[in-house]
Amino acid sequence: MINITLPDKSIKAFESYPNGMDVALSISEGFAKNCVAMEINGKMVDLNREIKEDSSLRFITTKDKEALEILRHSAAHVMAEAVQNLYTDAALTIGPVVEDGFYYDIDMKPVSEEDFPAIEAEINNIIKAKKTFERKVVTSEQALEIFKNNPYKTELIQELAAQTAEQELSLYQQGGFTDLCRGPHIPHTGMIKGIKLMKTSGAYWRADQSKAQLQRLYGTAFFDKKDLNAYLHLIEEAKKRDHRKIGTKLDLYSFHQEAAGMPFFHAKGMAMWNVLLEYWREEHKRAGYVETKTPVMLSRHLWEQSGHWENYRENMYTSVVDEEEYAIKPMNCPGGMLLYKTGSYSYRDLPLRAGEIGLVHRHEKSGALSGLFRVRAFHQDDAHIFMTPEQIEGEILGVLQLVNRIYSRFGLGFHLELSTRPKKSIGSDEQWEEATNGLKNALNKYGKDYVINEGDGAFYGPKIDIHIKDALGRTWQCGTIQLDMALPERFDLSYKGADNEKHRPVMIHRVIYGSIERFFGILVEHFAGKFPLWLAPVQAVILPINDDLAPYAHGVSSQLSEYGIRCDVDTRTESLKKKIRDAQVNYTPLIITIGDKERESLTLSVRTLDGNVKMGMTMDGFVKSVVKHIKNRVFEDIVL
RNA sequence: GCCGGCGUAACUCAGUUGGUAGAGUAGCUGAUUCGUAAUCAGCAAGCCACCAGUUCGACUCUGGUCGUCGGCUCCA
Repeated sequence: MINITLPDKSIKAFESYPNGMDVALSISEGFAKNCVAMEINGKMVDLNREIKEDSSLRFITTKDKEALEILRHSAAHVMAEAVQNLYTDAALTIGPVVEDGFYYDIDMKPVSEEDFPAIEAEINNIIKAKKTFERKVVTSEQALEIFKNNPYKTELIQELAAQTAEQELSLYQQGGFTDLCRGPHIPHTGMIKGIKLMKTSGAYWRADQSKAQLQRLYGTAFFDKKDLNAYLHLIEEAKKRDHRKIGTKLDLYSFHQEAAGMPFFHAKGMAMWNVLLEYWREEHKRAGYVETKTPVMLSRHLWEQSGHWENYRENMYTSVVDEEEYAIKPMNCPGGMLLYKTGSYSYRDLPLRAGEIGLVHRHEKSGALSGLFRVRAFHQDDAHIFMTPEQIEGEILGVLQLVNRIYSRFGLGFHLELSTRPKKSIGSDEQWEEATNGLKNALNKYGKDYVINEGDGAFYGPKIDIHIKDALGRTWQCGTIQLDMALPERFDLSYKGADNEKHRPVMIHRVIYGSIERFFGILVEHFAGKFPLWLAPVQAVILPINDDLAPYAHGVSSQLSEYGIRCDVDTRTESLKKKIRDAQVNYTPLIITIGDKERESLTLSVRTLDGNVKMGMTMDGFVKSVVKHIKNRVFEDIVL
C-alpha cells in the first residue's frame, strides 16, 4: 500500500506502485491532461516515474511557472532531434532553457533563418508523432560508449562522472533520439502547441573564444498557440518602438559610419537631453550634491596610479601629446580623485557629494555596438561620494531614495541587486564585510526586496545595481552604486577625524541614468516616442489655417517661447487636416490651430493627442496650465 | 573581435537566369488658402556602402574593407 499526500493534505492510497499519471488520473482525466511533471518529496521528476514509497506529491500543471521551463527543455530536445535528422553530421552540445525560450548549441555547418522552415517542418513532424520521453539510467561508462562519437557530450559526461558519486547518469529518449539530460520532461511531444525557431548565432563551446565555434539555434515554445502569438506580438511591439527608428523619425539623433558607436544628437534630441539634465541637476542640488567637471584626456601616469592602465587598457583610446602618452577617460573616477586631493578635508566636510556629467570613451568591440544602448562615447551622470565609514549606510540610503525619485518621474519601476565579493578581489575580509554590511543595512532600511548575486561585485568593492523596467516589461540595468575601497588607497585620500588623526575616506561611485545616451534610448522605447509634455522635444506646434495668418502664428510662437514652451510653427501650404495629422504622428502634445476667429478674440484652439479640442482658450489660461504641467513634470497627459 | 543576415534617392523599401534602376513618404515648383488625422499636378533626387577581381558588360557573381542588424563575449 502506497500513500500519496497531495498539497491539500489529502491522501490517496494505491495497491501497487503508481506512477504520477496514475495519481493524476485518480483525480480526474481533465486534470491529468494538464499535468506536465511532478515534485515528489521536493524532487522534480517525470510523470511516468513509479512511486515506490509513501510520498508527498505536487503536480506541475501547465499553469505552473516551472511547467514552461520543462516544456521548453523538451522543445530543445525536439529541435535537436529535428536538426539531427536533417543534418546527420551535426554534433549536439548543450541546450538549456533561457528567459524567453531555449537554445541548443550544435557543432554543424552554419545555418541561417532560410533553413528554419525545413527544421520547423521536421519539428512539427516530431510533435505530431506524440513521441513519449523515456528516462533511462546508465553508468558513465555506458554513456561514454553511447556518445563516443560526440566529443562535447563525452566531455560533459566525464565532468558529470567526476561530480556525482553514484556514477549514474540519466538519458532521455524520444523515439529513436537519445540525449543526455537531467530531466524532467513533458509526457510526450504532442504537448508542445506553439513552437518557433527565433534566431541563430555563433557561440563558442563553453563560451571560450579559443574553443570551437558552434551554431546556436534559439527557439521558443508554449503550451498554447495563443501564448506564442502573444509573445511574437510583443516582439513586434518592441520592434516598432526601436529607438533607432523613432530617433530617425522624430529627428532626435543619428549615427554615422565616420564615428561608429558615437551618436550625433540633433537639435530636437538636444532639447530633450537638456531637459533630462536640468531635471537631474535640480534633484541633485536638492540632495546636497555639488557639480564638478574633469578633463576628457589625462596622462598615462594617472591611469597607472588608478589601475586602469593595467586592468582596462584594451578599452581605452590613447594618444601622444608632446611625447607623453595620454588616455581618453573611460571613467571619471581618477579625475575625481585629483579633485578631492586639491583640498584638505575635515570629518565635518563629509560626506562630500561631487557629481559630474562626464563624457567617457570606451573602445567596445565592434560587434557589441547597438544604437544608443551600446556606444563608444557616452556621458555618465556620475557622482563620487567621499565619506566616513559610519556614513556608508546613510549615504547609500540617500542614493536609493534619489534613484526612486528620479525613476518614478518617468513611470519606471525598478528592482535592486546586490553583488558581493568576487573571487578575484582586493582588500581585507574586514573591509569587505563592513562594506557589504553597509550596503545590506541600507537596502534593508530602504525596505525594497533585492536579489543577491554572490561573487558578482567589482574587484574593488561590492555594489548595488538598479534595474529598471520599461513599459513593455523589459528590464535594463541603469543605475549602479559601487563601493570603492581601492581608489582612496591608491590615491592616498584622507580627512582629519575628530581625533585629529588622518583617516581614509570611503568612496562610492554611483550613476542613476547610467549612460545618458542609453537612458535616452530606453525612454524613447519606453514611451514609444510619445513623451510626457515636459520631456517632449516639441511641446506645441502652431498651425495657421491659411498663409495670411503665418505672421500672427509666429507671434504666438514667440510669446509661448517666452514662457519656455518649445514650439514650432507649421507654415507649409498644406491643408489643416494634413498639418494636424503630421503633428499627431510625431506625438506633439499640444496642437494649436490659429484661424481668424482666434486672432480676433486673442484665443487659442488647442488639440491634444487624445483628439480632444479645446476652443477659445485665453493665452493666459493656456500658458498658466501648460507651464504648471511642465514645471511639475507631470507624467500624465495634460487635460485642458 | 567571432558567427550569420543586411547595405539601392533624405526616410521606408521593390528590383533572379549579369545588359548602368523604380515606388511611397519627405523635398522643391505651381495651383488650391483650406476649421481639426493625408488637396491636386509637375519637378528634382542614386558612382546601387567602398575597393579589387571575373566578364564584351556587374546593383546582380567572387574576394576584401567599412558600416549595420541578431546573437556570442562584454557591459553604462
